[in-house]
Parts: sequence; structure tokens; C-alpha cells
Amino acid sequence: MPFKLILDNLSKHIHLTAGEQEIFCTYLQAKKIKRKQFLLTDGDICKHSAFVTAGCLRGYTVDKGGIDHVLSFAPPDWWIADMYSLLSQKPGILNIEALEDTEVLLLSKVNQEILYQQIPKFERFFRILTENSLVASQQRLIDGLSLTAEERYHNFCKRYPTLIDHLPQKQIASYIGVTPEFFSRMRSEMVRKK
Amino acid sequence: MPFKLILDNLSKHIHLTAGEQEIFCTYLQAKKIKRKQFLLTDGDICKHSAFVTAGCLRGYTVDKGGIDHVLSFAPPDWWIADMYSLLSQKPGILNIEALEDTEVLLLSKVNQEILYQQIPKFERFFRILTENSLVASQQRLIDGLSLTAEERYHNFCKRYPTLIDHLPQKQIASYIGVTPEFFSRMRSEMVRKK
DNA sequence: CTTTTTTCTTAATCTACATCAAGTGCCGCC
DNA sequence: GGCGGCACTTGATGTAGATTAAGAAAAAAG
Repeated sequence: MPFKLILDNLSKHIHLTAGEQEIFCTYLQAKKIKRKQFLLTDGDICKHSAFVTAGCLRGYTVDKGGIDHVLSFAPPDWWIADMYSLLSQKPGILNIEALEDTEVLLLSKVNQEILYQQIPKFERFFRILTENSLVASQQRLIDGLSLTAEERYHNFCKRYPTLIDHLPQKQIASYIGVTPEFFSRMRSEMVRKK
Repeated sequence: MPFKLILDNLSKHIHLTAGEQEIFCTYLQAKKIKRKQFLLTDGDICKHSAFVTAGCLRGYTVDKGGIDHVLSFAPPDWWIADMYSLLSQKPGILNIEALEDTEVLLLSKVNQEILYQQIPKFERFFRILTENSLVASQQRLIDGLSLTAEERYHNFCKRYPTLIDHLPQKQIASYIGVTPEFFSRMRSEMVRKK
């Protein structure tokens, strides 16, 4: 069944009965996004959380100089949304784009709130999900303040080993906060050193 | 009553009956921390969330060069903890220190989990609290990647107007991610420009 | 397979911010 | 009320990483 991945994802933090699983699945909407197409663009009001089942998305902002800054990647088994916009229902700042042909399951904000009423365990699930994101975000903040680009790259490799082969270098450069040119040089120097 | 501030804080997101309020308050433990003393130090396992009722705390890490990096300030009406350690119950990386004589209400992790069982509305409360922290943390990440030190300082002034007069410059410098020397120079240049 | 587009590399130059150093002012403390 | 440390300033110099530019390699599109 196409929902296995997301049900396994839920089961990491809460236990659902077969009936509850079925209810949950009826609230989901499957969607395919072709490479280079967008799930959300900057200025949109974010109406859904997306759970990736295949492919890969990236969430990024564009600064006034026109430069991208990647806030997050979403490979299979990850959730992604413009949290600011989703929570406030104001126009967001995030662009969410497919790096390759991608499949997601969408859970609308409306359905999410219905779930909270109907199956309160979902409060717990999304609390834990958000807690984990917060810890990761804070760690990345600290890394940005205290580590060199090379050390941040090293951390990235350890934390996202599956993504590395698989992702254009410039996207990784943007995530760790350097230019593609500097990133390229840094990598060749790292090889030389070894 | 000494619990007014925290009950008002809760009421921003959930409604509690008088009875529930009373139960909640019995789970709290008041504590005073003198200026320069610590609520938590790096390597400790974080056992409590702290809600500040008076004074001000700072949460920071120390890098291998011995330099502080402020992750957050907690003036009155704010919550603070080492989220990584609190959630994982592993040794943490955060130091939480009083910038002046400070009073907090502590909610232990154990009591927090009892609350989730006993009054499920607290799942919701802490979910929303965590969501808001996540949005702020992500915004700060993006600011760190896309803005100059001067723009980050400007944002800081807008977001924490009460803290500015009140906080040693070097702490603000650390929060926005520059050295105290550079921060000092930057400020005098900003005055000159105006 | 060919063309077009995107990604990656390499090199020269530039800049925001760090580091080191020395001096000034100030506030808490005996 | 003096003094010892801490916060702030200012200047000289150093550096991680940015910018600009241009060509090579790889991948997507047709």
C-alpha cells in the first residue's frame, strides 16, 4: 500500500489502531511534482504539510541580491512546509522545489486541526516532530556561529550521508552557507590534505 | 499571586479551569538564581524547563576556542531549557546563566509528562510553544545566511527592544555572531551615518 | 547523437569581519 | 573611597570566504 512509509513514520512516536490509520489516510492527498517544479513559492500562504515518499525537495529563500539559501532538504520519509506561513496563515518566504521528480502526501492545515480534535495522539506526534526540528535547527545555528565551513561540511556529511552523492554540490554549498566556488575549492583542498 | 505571569502565559494558547490551574501550579518549583550563577552547565542532563518571572537568563555554548555563542536570552515571560538534553536525557551543550538576579519557575520533565497524561491540553500548549520557537530559530538561520552583521543587529533591535538598553553589548554581539570589537566599531559607524 | 543548459573548476582580486594589542572608563566590592 | 577587574573603544594587521570571470565537464533536452 502507498501509505506504508507514512504510517511507519507515525509509528516512531505514536501507536494508532487500524481504524485510526484508515481515518488518517483519508485526510491525505497524493501529489507528484516534476523536477524543477514548485510545491510552494515565496508569497504563497502555506496550506499543507508535505511528507515525501519519493524523490527530493528543497526549501529555500532568496535574498535581495537574488541568492538562494537552502533551509532544508526533504528526501523520502521527511516532512516539509513553510512553518511560518503554515502557522500564521500569512504569506511565506519559502520556495519549495523538486530537485528531481518527487511524490508527496499532503496533509492540509484544516485536516491537521481536525485530526487534533478527532485523534488527540496527533497533538503528541506533531509536538515531537517539531521538537526534533527545533533541536536540529538550534544545532545548526550554533554550528553556523562556531564552526568553519569545512567543519560544517563535515557535519553535513555525517548527518545526511544518503544525500551527498545524490545532490548537486551547489545545493550543499548553499545549505552550509558558502558560495559554490568556495565550496569547490574547499573540497579539492580537503582531498589534497588527506 | 506569584503564578499570575505563568498562567497568563498559558492562557495565550489554551484555556484551563481553575482546578487545572491549581494542579499545574503544584507541579512548579520556584527558584532564585543570583547574577553570574548557573541554572545549568554544559555536560549536565537537563531535567527542567524554566519559566522566567524576573531578571534575565542567557543560554550559550562555548566553542573549542573558548568563545561564547549565545543561543537565546530569556527575560520575564520566556521559557528556556537545553532542548536537546531535555528531550534526549543525554548530557547537554548549553550553559544557562543569570545575567542579573533572576527568579524562575521550574517544571520538571517528569511532571511535564504527567501533565500530558493528566491534562492533554498541555500537549497542545507545548506543541505551539515549540512551533513558535522553531519559526524563530529558522528565521534566525536564514538571517545568518543572508544578512550582514548590521542588518542582523537591526533585526535584533526590532525584535527585542526591551533587551537592548539592559544588556551588555558583548552579549548582543555574541547573539548576532560577531566579536565585541567589531560590534563596537559597527555601532559607532552606524551613529556616524545617521 | 547533438545541442543546450547547468554544474563544476580554477585563478585573480576584494571585503567583511577576526585577531591582537593597548588604552580608557566604569562599576562592584572590600 | 580606592582599587581591581570587566566592559568598551580604537588602531594595525590578518584571513576566511565573496566576487568576478572564463573555460571545461557533465547532464538534460530534443
